[in-house]
Amino acid sequence: MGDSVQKHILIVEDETAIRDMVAFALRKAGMEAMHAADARAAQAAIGERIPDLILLDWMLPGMSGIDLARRLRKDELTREVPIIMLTARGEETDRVGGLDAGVDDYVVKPFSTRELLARIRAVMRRTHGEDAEGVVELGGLRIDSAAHRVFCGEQPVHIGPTEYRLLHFFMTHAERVYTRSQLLDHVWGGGVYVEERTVDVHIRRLRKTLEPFTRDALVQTVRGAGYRFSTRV
Amino acid sequence: MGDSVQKHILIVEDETAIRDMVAFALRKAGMEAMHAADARAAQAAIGERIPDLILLDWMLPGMSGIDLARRLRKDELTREVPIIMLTARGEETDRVGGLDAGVDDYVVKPFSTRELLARIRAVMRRTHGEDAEGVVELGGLRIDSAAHRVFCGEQPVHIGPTEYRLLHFFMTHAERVYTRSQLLDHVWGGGVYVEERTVDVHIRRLRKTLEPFTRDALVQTVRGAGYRFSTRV
DNA sequence: TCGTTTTGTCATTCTGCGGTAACAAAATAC
DNA sequence: GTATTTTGTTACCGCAGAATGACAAAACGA
Repeated sequence: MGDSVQKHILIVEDETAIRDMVAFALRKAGMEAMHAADARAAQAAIGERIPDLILLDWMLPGMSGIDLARRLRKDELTREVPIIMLTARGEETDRVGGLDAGVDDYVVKPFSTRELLARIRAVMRRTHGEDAEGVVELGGLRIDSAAHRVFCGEQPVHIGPTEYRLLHFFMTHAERVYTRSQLLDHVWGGGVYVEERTVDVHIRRLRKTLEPFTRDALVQTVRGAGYRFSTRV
Repeated sequence: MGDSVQKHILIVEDETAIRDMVAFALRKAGMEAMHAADARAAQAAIGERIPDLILLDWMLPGMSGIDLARRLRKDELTREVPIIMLTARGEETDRVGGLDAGVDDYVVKPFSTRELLARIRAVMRRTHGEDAEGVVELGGLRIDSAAHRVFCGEQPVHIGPTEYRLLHFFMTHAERVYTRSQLLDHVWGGGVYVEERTVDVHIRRLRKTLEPFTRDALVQTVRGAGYRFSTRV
């Protein structure tokens, strides 16, 4: 990961005190902090430059944080940007709702800047994005988003559009379980209504694609939870 | 979190009024409160018994709170003890300084007991249980709730859903006996009617799972009481 | 336009897991 | 010592959830 690059973080929060505190902590940790007080301002800021990560308040004046998250997931340009939700009073229902909307993590108020930074780093590490050329390499597979191609070693892997997106998501979000619902949000894009079982089918197709290269074991089933991409058996 | 374990909290504060108020609130919340008026008394109290959490006033007669925090961080015995700073009129510079000294959180005076308790619980949840990344490590086992996986060293442990939940509960509630009924409540979820004997079977299955890694001794039977997860034989 | 590829859904099969009963073994009481 | 309670272990069944294959509609390309 390009760690020497200044990470660009967008804070969407209406409470000035929290916003300032977080911005200060981020800058001190060597990150670049932008801020927006509501969803509209956030969208404007994102339009100018796509941040590396978004800190999103649950409750916002006007469009709620969760709605903004959904909208960002729909847009091709912002689908991959990791989102951390800032929520007051962590209720399970909220939690699930947030994760279903494709949120990567959430932090419950009141939080310390230490905890927030730890979560940011964790999410960044997990979602190790592509390098400058848009190439991700993992588990013996290489995915080249510029060329829109997948390789196993030197051999090109023939893969369909949806399987490609699915694999791309997995490879940039490895070592973590995702529910079918989450996968639909991330890979298909929020707001699309598709049966959950459809994910099974595409998982099957992805495995079939990777089978000739003996890489199908990378896509793992977690019974009762969802699917996971892991280099470890 | 319904922990019936009495948490031991040390309050280091020279103002009697605040000290009493906090102590009262803590006891009311089911925690055990000790107090010290200055750094010297604090160190004496810690020497007698290491608390689960320390509430530390910023301004103290003699050695300042921040210095005491630094000293506690240096000592092997007290390094892991979470500290919450009590600071008057939060100036940014002070805040950051406190966080830098390894303080886990801070509360600005005047504060409500409600806020203080919320912060204490948040810090405890993070310290006692999972860290920010959702990883618990104990007895040579590592459980990663994000990946929904268990490791013994570098080797992944193949484990079923219920055994996973059971182990997760045990590892976040170690060194304490739980009756079968309690385990059913916590692991299976309240309101489910299941035979108590079922717990036995799953304990057996968990032990079997851990056997190849010689970690089955961690799950201990307490005859007439229930089961316990302990790193000590 | 026609053929090919892709995609979503359904029906079916299959598998792993959870729960329970039944018996063996151990601990405790008498 | 025996009787009784408590726990360990195994075997079995039912079922929910997952895998799989087939199919039709839609998208795409030539």
